[in-house]
Amino acid sequence: MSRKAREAEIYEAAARVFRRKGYHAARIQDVADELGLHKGSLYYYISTKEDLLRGLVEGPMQRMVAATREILATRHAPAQKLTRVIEMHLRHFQESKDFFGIFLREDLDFLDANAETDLRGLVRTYDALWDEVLQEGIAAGVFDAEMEVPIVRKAIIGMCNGTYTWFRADGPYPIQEIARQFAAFALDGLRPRDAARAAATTPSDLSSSSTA
Amino acid sequence: MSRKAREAEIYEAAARVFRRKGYHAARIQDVADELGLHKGSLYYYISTKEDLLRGLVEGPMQRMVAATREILATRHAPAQKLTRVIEMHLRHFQESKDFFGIFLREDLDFLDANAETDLRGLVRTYDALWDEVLQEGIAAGVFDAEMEVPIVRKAIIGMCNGTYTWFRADGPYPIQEIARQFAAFALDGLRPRDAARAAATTPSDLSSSSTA
Amino acid sequence: MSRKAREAEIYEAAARVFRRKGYHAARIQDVADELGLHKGSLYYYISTKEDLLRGLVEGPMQRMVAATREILATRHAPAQKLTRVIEMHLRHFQESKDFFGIFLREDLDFLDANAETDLRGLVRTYDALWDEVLQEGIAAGVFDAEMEVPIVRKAIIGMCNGTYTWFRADGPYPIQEIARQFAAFALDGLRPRDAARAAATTPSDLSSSSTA
Amino acid sequence: MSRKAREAEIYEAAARVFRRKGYHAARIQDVADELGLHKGSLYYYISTKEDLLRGLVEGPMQRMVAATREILATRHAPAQKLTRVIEMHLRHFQESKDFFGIFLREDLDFLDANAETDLRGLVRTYDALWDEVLQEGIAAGVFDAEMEVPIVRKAIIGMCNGTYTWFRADGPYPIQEIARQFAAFALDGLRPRDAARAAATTPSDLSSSSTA
DNA sequence: AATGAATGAGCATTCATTCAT
DNA sequence: TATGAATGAATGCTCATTCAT
Repeated sequence: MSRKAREAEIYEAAARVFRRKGYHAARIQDVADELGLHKGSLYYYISTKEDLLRGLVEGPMQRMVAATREILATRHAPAQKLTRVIEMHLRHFQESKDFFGIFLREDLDFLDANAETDLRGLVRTYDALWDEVLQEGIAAGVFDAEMEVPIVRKAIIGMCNGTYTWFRADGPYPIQEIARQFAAFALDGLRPRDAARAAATTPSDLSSSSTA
Repeated sequence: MSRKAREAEIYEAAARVFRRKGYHAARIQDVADELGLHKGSLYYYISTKEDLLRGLVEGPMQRMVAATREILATRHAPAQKLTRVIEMHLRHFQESKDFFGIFLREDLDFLDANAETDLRGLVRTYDALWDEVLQEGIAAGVFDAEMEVPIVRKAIIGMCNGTYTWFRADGPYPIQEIARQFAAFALDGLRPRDAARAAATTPSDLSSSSTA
Repeated sequence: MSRKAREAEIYEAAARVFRRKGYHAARIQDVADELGLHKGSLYYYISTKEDLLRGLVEGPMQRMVAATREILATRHAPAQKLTRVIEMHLRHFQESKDFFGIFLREDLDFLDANAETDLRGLVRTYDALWDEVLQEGIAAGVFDAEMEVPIVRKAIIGMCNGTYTWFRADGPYPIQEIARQFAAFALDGLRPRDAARAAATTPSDLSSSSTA
Repeated sequence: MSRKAREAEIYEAAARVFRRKGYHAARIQDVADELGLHKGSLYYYISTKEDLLRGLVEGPMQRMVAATREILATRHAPAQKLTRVIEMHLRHFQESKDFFGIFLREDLDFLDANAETDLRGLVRTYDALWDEVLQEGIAAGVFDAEMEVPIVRKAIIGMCNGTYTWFRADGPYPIQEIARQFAAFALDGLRPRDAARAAATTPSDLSSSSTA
């Protein structure tokens, strides 16, 4: 097996193991076992356990940012862009499930400390791109101008990330279906309040009573 | 200081430390430091690090289940029950932020393995109670009968759990306000499709086109 | 046993072990064995193997420099100063035999790299002090003005350091005797060449006063 | 390249590396790097790291012993023999600087343990030859009969070995000049005390009284 | 002859846990 | 109750050595 291929294998195995057990709970031995290698042999390919994690982190996050940029660059309507961004998020999540599983459960900030990684920066960039999508909708008058963009963004992303816990590729719903439901769900919530909600009094009643 | 009080102190300190660093990354020494105690002294109150974690886990989850049961037992309308359950979830989340922080990032299943804990069971119970709320809404004809209850439940809870990442008690929005937004958001999405959505064609258009 | 005392014990044991086997060849286990401790226990007192070495290095070298400074500050004649410096060197060598044994065989420069240690600087200072002694003799016209100070200094010190290989405290000659022989040896070689050694009254005067 | 030549290259590279880093601190990888070879390839020529060291040790020491034997076999006067032996020692030292650098800093006794090497024996032989030179001088009445032969021998050799630390082939003094200075230095110290020092009574008094 | 992948024993270090005081 | 010294198992990592190609 070529060095390249072996290296890829190792990173994939590590991703699985780190996701299952968590980075700190996982042992290098576990990664070696996953591959049927001796743990010492891993160090022919990697330098440290931390670098192994770092190597896992870079790709997926950057690809996601890039994909979001592409969607933003299109001429689609805001609602459609949001739908696509949600879909894109879910898709990347599924495609790099191992990585995002690690990303969500670990505090990866320590990776930025010693090296050239800038995970935190990437996350900030990603958030800013989402905010652009939402702002475009507000500017176009199709999203509620009153909404708090960061909160809404976090709410939607949080909802998407939640799929990590329950979505199974072999389950009854394809990822597109989930994306469609989420998008509809979100878009409903984002409709300008003065317009569409004129008739629908119930929701406001409910929420007001919820503090009672 | 009484044994009881000291014990409580230790568990609180452990909760903070485990949340900050993660259970596996945290050391008993860190917990001792948090308290200004020597690490050996902790063992006068706890038996193992794992039990320390276990002790943290039981209370919050059980209280949450109990609170949900109470809400279910009321005679409120389904939409209102949902609102209250969301609010309750968010409130417990904030009140036991340390615990839920641990709960979300760690794989706590290993706790069930060796002892009388039944975290997994508690979680199943909690999920079932949420499902009841949603079912009541469907039965009453106010929630979309077509919805997949487990998916919707997970989506809403995922959205709530997402607050962990961004909600700050000293931020611009009180927890009630977040809860109200989330509830409105969710209720909008749950309206029976044939009724309330009759006019709203846009969402469906969007989601259908999103696959193109 | 007090922490202080235990710590001292550990450093002494390490000195012995490092001298016997060399720093790199010695294992932390060896140091632990020397003390009847478990190797993990050492880390209750030390931080790393390298720091253990560093701790060994500082004291003796500094004491030697200080002692040389004291001798230089006296009003003794140059020859007598040289005699005393040789004696001092030999005495410190014997008293910190373990340390100097390590010092001579290892390349300790790596210690300066990461930390506040400045072994190389200390050595330079020590050399400079010796050179002062020799220069005073030249200035006073009692040491050969033609000599190359650094070479002579290195030759004498080399000779002294050579005692490491063969001198035994329980051997037939006390350290003072060796020192006296070395001093006489050196002083003979340092007599001004032009003064044509013929009469050579000075040496006897000098060496006799050296015991005063 | 012939096997022989490659082998020689490897031993030379190892000598350089071992001298620079010390045998234990040096890695087989370092030796490979020095040659631009892969470390696995070395094992086509050597059997173990220890044997590599062993191979370095044998030649120089044996040549030195042989050279000393030749000088002893001449009819030169004792003082001249001593001068030549010093010169020879310094010259071999310089010519096999790598080896002697290793020899001086490492405890090479472990090499004798497992194999046919007899380094310790060679050293003993070499010392004995030096002692013969000194004894001849005493017998001829030109060296101080009172001297302790082993001590003097060790002192002179120690002085010579000290050159390792400071002598540079490209420095201001050729090896011969150093040798000449050392020889004069030593011969001065070896003059019979009763004869040449007739006038200088004090030194002898001192050294004699020092044993009292 | 040389490569480079793999091995496996060994080492420094960490850390939960125990226990005498 | 609390301390702090000690334990010992575990872990990340290194490195001499082997071997198929």
